[in-house]
Amino acid sequence: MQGDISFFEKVYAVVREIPPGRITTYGAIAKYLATAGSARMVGWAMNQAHGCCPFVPAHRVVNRLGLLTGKHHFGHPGAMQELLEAEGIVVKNDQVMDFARLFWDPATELRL
DNA sequence: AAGGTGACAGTTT
DNA sequence: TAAACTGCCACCT
Repeated sequence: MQGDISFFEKVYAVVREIPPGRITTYGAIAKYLATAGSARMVGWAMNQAHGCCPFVPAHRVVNRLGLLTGKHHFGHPGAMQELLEAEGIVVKNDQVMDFARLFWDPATELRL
């Protein structure tokens, strides 16, 4: 929104770096931003993500349980699951299957 | 300027 | 064993 690079922009940047078919958690992003305690902030950043111009693959961000907690914030509930399935991610009962295998940790993958 | 909010995470009862 | 509570930090009104 503002030209200033806020915490949200950092979150968006990391989320946009998530490879297709992969997912990450709020805590992982928060930790990568050196604000592990602000995992809630990451979630809230996603709340504004839908208004961000470059599309933010928020559907690739789930809680550490692999649950699509924020699916209700998408245009239509289920859209998040469809987006994940479109990338080859299996979602069952709002839960990501093989979560640990598809998990993409920016602090590990992106920091190299 | 101050208070309230939030798509979590970790700990405890 | 499962469920509930608190802590947390940055943004918004």
